[in-house]
Amino acid sequence: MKDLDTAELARLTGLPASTLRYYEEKGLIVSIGRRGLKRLFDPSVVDRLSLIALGRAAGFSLDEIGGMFAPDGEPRIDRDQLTEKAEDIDRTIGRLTAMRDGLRHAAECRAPTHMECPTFRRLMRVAARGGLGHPRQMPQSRPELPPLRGGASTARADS
Amino acid sequence: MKDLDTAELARLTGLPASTLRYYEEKGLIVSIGRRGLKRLFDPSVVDRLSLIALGRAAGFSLDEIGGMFAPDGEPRIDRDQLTEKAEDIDRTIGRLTAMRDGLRHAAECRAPTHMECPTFRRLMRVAARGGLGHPRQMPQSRPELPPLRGGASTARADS
DNA sequence: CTGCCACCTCAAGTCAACTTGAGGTCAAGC
DNA sequence: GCTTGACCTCAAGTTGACTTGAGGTGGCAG
Repeated sequence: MKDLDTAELARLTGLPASTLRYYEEKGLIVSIGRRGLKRLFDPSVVDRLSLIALGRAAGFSLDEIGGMFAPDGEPRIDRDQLTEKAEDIDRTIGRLTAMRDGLRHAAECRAPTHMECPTFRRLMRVAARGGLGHPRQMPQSRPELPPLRGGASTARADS
Repeated sequence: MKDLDTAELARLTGLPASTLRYYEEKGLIVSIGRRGLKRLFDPSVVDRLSLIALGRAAGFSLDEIGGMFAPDGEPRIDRDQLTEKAEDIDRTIGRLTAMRDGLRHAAECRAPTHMECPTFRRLMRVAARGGLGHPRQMPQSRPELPPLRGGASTARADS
């Protein structure tokens, strides 16, 4: 496949060009040259960007993701790191499940005010102790999906 | 119970004094007066702070939480809002579960490199399409729990 | 009465991951 | 050859929830 410029890569991945420039600046992707001012990317960066997206979705920071690539560019993903993250997520799922059930109860509870519902008050108490944590912000409800890439001829990211 | 000043409230709730000031500035809590410079709080703000903590844990923003109190200070929580948030969380749980299972597989997978594991590549593809989303940041792994309040000797609050 | 120091105010800084904007450049089409 | 405009650079802005820091004040122990 032919090398890609920023606009083509943006179209293929759905990422804004500004993000691609930012990722390059951070060293997450590498351009292999220029045509005039325009960056040229090897088609393999599409895969790399998928991997970055996966890392982000798993909750890794960009810096952590950067550490998952060997200097030669090959992904070197520590299996222990994955296991640890899986356990992290598992704990999060537990917290969220408790939260979801508590909210559902509170929504259906017939107590005149929430403050009189024992379940709700128990939930409040746990939250106050930090037992449900809110490290930065819950995920949830993005208003919109990114613009679907792959205009007419459906160029696929998979090789 | 006697009225509380900022330091006492901080000790009771485990929240830093700066956070309490910030919450007051945002209108989330109200001080009922001053003794000299010091704010005085009604003991009921402890409950209110628990409610705020619960809201945060559920993923509501401070502004949203602010909207859950009637002008008279009574919580007026919309049950539909709770249901909606519960569904939000439920969707998040679904995404996280897929993520966790995918990571676990990848951690155990015997393919020589992750890029050769079909499961891993499928996960990558879904992430690249935004199917797993990462609205801001996954929760997960806070380094430490907040200082347990109620301790006799540890009275740390302001800088 | 004096001094201490916990608490105050207000502005600015932090963090992460980007986005935005002003101003510049150059390959390509006419 | 000249215009066009997509892409470039670099600095600064955004968001949310706080924290930090400099400089001020007043209740209370001595």
